[in-house]
Amino acid sequence: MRYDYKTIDKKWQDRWQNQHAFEAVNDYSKPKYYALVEFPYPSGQGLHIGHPRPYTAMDIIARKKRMQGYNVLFPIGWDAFGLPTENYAIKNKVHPAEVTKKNIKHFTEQIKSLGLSFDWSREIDTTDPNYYKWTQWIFLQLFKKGLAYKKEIAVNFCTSCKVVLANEEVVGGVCERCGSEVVRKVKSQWMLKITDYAERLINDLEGLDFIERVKTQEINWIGRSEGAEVKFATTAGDDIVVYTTRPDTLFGATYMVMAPEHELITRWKEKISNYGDVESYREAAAKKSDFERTELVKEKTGVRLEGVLAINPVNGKEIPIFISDYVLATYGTGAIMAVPAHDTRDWEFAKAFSLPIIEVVAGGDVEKEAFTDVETGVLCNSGFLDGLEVKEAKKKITEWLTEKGIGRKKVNYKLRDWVFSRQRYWGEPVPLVYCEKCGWVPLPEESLPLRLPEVEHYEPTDTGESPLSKNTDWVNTTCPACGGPAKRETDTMPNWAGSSWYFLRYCDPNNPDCLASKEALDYWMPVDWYNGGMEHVTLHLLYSRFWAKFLYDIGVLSCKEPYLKRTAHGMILGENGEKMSKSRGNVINPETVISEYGADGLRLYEMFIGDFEKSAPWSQASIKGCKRFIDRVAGLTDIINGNGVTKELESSFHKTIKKVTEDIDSMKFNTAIAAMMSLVNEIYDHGSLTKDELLTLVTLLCPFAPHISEEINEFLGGTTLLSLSPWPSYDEAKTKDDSVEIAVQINGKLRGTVVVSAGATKDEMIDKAKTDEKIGKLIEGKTIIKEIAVPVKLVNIVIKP
RNA sequence: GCGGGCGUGGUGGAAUGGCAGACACGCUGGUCUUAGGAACCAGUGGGCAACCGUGCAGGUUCAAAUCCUGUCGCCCGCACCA
Repeated sequence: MRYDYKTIDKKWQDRWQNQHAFEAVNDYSKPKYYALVEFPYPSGQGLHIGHPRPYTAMDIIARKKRMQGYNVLFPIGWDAFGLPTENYAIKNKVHPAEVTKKNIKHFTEQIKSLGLSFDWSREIDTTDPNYYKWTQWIFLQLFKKGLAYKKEIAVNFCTSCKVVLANEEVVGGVCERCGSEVVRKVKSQWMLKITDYAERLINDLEGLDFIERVKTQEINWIGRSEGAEVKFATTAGDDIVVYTTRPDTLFGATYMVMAPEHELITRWKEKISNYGDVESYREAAAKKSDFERTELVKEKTGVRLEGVLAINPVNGKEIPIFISDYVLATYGTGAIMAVPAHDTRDWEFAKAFSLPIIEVVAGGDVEKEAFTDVETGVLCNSGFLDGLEVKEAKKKITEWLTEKGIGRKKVNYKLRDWVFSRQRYWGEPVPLVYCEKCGWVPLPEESLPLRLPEVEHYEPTDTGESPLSKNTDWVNTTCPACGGPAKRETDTMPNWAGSSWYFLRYCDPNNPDCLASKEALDYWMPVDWYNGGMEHVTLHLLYSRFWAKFLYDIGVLSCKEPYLKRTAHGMILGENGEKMSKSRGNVINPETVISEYGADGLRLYEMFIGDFEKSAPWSQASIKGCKRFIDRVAGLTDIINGNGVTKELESSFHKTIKKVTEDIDSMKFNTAIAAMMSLVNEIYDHGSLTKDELLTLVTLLCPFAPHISEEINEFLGGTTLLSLSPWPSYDEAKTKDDSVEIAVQINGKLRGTVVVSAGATKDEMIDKAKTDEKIGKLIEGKTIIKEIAVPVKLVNIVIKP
């Protein structure tokens, strides 16, 4: 039989679809398995060659689980709100909904051509009002529980996208998406209190089967630290509250620094004699983009507040106060006590401004550099703390502060609340109105969805106002509470909103009454295995865990964590080892690859290319090997000889079944394929195989290369879908050989091999090794110091040199 | 600076204490062919050899690509987080 993929691919894809082969059933008595891939953003560029890698991987897992008898949910949908679509729409004067429709159509065709076993009957689209109705509903619940609030804050504003960005969307001081400059802008924004969940988002990671680098990255991003909050009195009357992880160094605090944005500064306007200088420094800092702020890390700048002094609570000393942009308004309390002797940044600032440096932890040379070691130092110049180790001193001073009412233990996080407003058109409208009398009022739940209005123009504005604000007919409405005039919120939600709960909708995608029925959620959730990109760890993964926890708290979900297992795939790079991009000219188009090698060829190659978790360069040459392998499998139909099993191949079959079964579970797809290649090579060496053996082989191959496997199954007389046939089992006893070749080492160096029976004892192995002619000669007359035998592996004879 | 990871033939990669280089690409030679960028067969880490080989230098062990210490190089993430 020849492998004619051009007809075979289409034939089986149609059959799977017509027979509804991969649709999950709502039979809640069956054991379930929920396999999930990150749903794509349907961009205008179409499918990237990187997409099939995680899709095929999870497809293999889903297909195998299905063959093992599970009721498998393996869904797909579209994360379709977002900027690129909107920008394209603006440029080409088409409605974003039209663009989205077109892109989804193209993506659907491309994804279907890969033969993935998605359940298309549960397809979802975040821009569908029947879907975003529930995104809005969740937002309303957050609002009602006080977890969504509006606040005037300095936000990250992308000068090119003309939109506010979340912290997670600012990478290296520039916009994650377009690479343009990000500036600070004070705007009134909807915020979600993800910080309320910081502790749980860290703690609940324990016990989850997430790969370690995902856990570490989430933990680092949340950035928990323990320390103390301390009140410093000032000569201006108001106290300055600081957060420090080193309360033990309090005696060494020789000055204080506040962030330029700190609110006390304006309050002290009359008391600060050099207010002009202070004001101009603040203005300069506000103008700086994040990029500029981080660029100038080396040099410390600042202005002293003349006329106001702070008082160090431990010794009553008056110390100066500065403002400097090395102190962030958004972390801790926006003010610090500076201990130049034991903090590198404070040390640099103190040197630049000739401030005193007082050593309070002995162990370093604080004239040369800050001594920051917390393990070895011993307290000095610190009154009642003298002689204590850092750890003890921290405890004692915190107790002391608490007693005196000037401080307390405090846990802090780097994680900030989630900026949830975007000044763009193509997103979910916020279901709230503003009433002069009642304030922010939620729309009644039964009025949802609040649909995006049809508008003439959806260009973003330079002022940072949402395009929706120009649509006065839509904006002006009545207050649901008092019936008076009210205005709608004109900002929309970020594109992360729809993706924060989509995996729940798959459980019950058409339910008009709730986001998904309790029964469906209780049955399908949590997701058993979720694979996605590392780039989403501090964005989508964190956000969706937060929403899931919230939905757990309000009784919608019964599980505390949405995903039991999380893995991450590596990128597919260009042939030159660089990231694929149009500008580098190294882009590979999946459609071209499929037309040249077939869907199975592409699938196999993407799985064979290397370690699934690592990036790997594409190779136009190497894919041929996978195509060749499929041809050789198809060619096996020409050497079929009888039924049953052949003694010579039996053990190899059992070994291969075992290997493939185990390798799929641990995502070692490359070695699973290698094992099947080896088996095929062995069959050709043997010269023939039986019909049953070929059936076993294609059953194993089915999750990887389903089209050719189905075709061969039919050729062998199969009348039902191989994709729904039982997964092959193996006999552990038959994976073991009767006799094995073991290595014989002398002093750890390989000196020969001998064949022993598989059940040989250590003594038998050693005896056998010694009677080998070559080994015998080498040890003749030598003193044997030690003999080591490792069953079915090797014998090592240690002799005196 | 902090955190995570990596370093193995000409190439992608196997092997996670026990015969380094599975499997595949490429290459060399051959068969068949009008032809080969098709298919098939044989060979393919280096060295004439003894031997030598997993970035480099040490160490632990009967035994190290694998564990430990140091060092060099590369990739990714975070980055003035007090």
